[in-house]
Amino acid sequence: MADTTPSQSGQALLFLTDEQLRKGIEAMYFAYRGFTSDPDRILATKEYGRAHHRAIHFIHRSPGTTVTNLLAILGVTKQSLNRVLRSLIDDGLVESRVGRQDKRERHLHLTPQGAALERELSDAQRDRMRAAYRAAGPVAVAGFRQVLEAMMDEDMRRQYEALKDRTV
Amino acid sequence: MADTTPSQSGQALLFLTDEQLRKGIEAMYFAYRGFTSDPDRILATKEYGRAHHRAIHFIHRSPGTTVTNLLAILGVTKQSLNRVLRSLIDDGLVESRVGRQDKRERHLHLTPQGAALERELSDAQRDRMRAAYRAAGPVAVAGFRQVLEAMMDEDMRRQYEALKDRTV
DNA sequence: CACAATACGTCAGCCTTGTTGACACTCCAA
DNA sequence: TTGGAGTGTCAACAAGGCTGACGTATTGTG
Repeated sequence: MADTTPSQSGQALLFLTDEQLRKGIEAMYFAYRGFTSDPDRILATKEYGRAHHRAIHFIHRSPGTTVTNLLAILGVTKQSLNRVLRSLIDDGLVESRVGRQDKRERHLHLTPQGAALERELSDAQRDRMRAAYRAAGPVAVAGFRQVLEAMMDEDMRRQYEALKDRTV
Repeated sequence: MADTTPSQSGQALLFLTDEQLRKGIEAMYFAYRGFTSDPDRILATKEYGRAHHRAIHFIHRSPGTTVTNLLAILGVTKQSLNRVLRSLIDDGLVESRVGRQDKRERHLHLTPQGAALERELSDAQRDRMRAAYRAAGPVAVAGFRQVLEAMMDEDMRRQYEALKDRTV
């Protein structure tokens, strides 16, 4: 890892000025609001919130995942997740199947209705993402992903990487 | 704006596949958690939350801004902001000065204590940002910013742009 | 001047989503 | 058989969003 020794702090490191970093921080803040706004709008018309979206997303992403697994990915408490999961199961969007090898585990799957909502939400989010990607171009997208991955915590990056290349 | 006509959908548009978009969405989710984790940790030791951080950040950013102005930037209700602002003022981190031209307006400023907390928080956030920027390099950073800006809502982009080039 | 509009503060009540603590149940493995 | 892991659930609480309503300066306008 290079240090900012005086000899290096010329044109090459201009992108590391406090001003540039602050712009990046604000860009991150405003962009994240855009990022969540479309699903939020859809969810507001239904009985659900962002927490439901996250659960649905990762169950779709890794069908058959266990509750503990989901807990680790989402980084919330069991009780918090349980409330969300409870409503999704009661409403018939998520199915909880007792594990075959280990009957203590519950394997989570989306029902057809759950899959439908997942599609509606992710379509909206992907549309915005696609527009942004298209506007910025492939080189920018590669940079975007690089910076985001460098910004994650170690353990988050591990979970992200684990999900990243799965064939779904 | 290019369409995805069959003739174009070769190698050139591979970065627009659903799989790529989904990775981008997850990267955004995990990265945002990293992005907020350092300030959150600091705030947890004090009496404050993320909402206080946002207020402090933008007051620092635009000293003398009015309440209505801050309301527009943060996109929350008056009541919600007031609760946060109240505690910051009571604790002596923010000063609210009656407007000179228009005495209905309150101009918000950080006190020395408020500025100290702002520095503590933004130092932590900038450190992570700097590390990510340094790891990814200037080209990636440019792409990162491009994609984020393309992902904002129109009105958010306007506010972001308005802030972007101010001399602070 | 009278009155509407603006900027702000505040009370009351509601929701979502996070937290901790405690407890029970099932089941696996040593 | 017994400890511990995986799970579900109850209760209580807090932060931080929201709406609706109302009060009070102050300002601009007819």
